[in-house]
Amino acid sequence: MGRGKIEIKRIENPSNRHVTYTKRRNGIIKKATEISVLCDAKVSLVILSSSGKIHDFCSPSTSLIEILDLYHRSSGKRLWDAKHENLRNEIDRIKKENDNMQIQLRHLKGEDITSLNPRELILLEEALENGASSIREMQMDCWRMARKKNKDLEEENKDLQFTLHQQEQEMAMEAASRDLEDDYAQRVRDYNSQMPLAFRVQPIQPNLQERI
Amino acid sequence: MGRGKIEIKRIENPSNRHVTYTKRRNGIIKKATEISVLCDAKVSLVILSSSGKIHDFCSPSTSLIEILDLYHRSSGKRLWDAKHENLRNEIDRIKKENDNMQIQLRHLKGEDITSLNPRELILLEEALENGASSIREMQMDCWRMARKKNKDLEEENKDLQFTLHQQEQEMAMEAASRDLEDDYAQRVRDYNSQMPLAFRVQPIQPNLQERI
DNA sequence: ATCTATTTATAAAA
DNA sequence: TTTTTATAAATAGAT
Repeated sequence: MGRGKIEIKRIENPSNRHVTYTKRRNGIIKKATEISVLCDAKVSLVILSSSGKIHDFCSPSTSLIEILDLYHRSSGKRLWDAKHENLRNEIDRIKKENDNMQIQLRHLKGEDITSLNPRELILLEEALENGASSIREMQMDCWRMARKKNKDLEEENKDLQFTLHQQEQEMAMEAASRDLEDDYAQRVRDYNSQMPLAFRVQPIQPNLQERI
Repeated sequence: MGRGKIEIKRIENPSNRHVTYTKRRNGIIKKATEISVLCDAKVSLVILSSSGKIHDFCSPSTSLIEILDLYHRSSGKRLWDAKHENLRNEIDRIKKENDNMQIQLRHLKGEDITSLNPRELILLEEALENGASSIREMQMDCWRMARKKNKDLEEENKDLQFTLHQQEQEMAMEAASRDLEDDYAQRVRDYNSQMPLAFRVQPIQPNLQERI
């Protein structure tokens, strides 16, 4: 149903796939609603898109749990128990893994080693030596980096101090010359105050404009 | 879609309702198959007819349990009972513990240490040193024990050799005396062979019984 | 997102 | 029932 017939196989273009997914998801949910209303059926529908998003439908006035419970009871399939057992098994598996790691860790820390034979002790010692040498190498790197950074900073500081010193000198010189100019401006103001505005002389530099 | 349009409301005629149920159930299951194939989606569908019969569909290569579990985890809805929730939590807890230990182990083996700061590196080195010194102590103990055992065995060996030597001497002496006895026994046999059985003399010691 | 030619689903009839 | 068939509904591809 569409402009062309399509084969029922995975749509490779992800964009098309997503468009089709959305359309058909709406379609199937509509169908689920309809059958539940028309035929008084209970429907539970869970759809997980390939991108991991979830949509679900459940006939009104019931719940997914209720339907699954009914399913559980009448299908004879032990949904709960199987699930339960799976989880138990997973826990056991992980716990075993955990214990092994625990033992390894304790051994590496030099604990619980009375039960080890000399060969195992030697292997353990080797592992520790390898670890320690890696750590020391890393420490060396850290140290070198810290020293380099230190040097760079010292260098930069020196530059900054030099620049600062120069600037201070410049500022001092500028201040001195400004004093002279201020002196001159004062005299101009004194002179102008005795003359009508139209005849006054304006200095060329704009920042030395007359302050009235 | 059909000869006439129908309103979406409960079909009162039970026969019609059932016919429609069957048709639409097939339809929706087909749709579920199609979306799962076309869009690489996981679909779980459970339908309970008003007469209590069950039909279900689940995308291939998955299980209802798996989909419901995913649903449970991502929707955050409490699908399973408290027991399952507990088990899930326990798994998460253990897994986290596992990951931590994994990281510790890798660090102790000198792996993945680029992210550590110098302080952490120092602590790690200390741990390794402690471990190594414990291991060395244990090795020392082993060595001492081995040496002690060695000594004891040497002692025992000496004793055994002494005893053995004595015994050999004893046996040699015995053999010598047995030779004499054998010599005598031979002479008895020679003598007996010339005599009827009834008149033969048997020695008192049983292990020196006549070999015929 | 919206449109529409076409396919698909199905209501009613047989 | 199941099958057939006229029609409604869904939707693929275009816009």
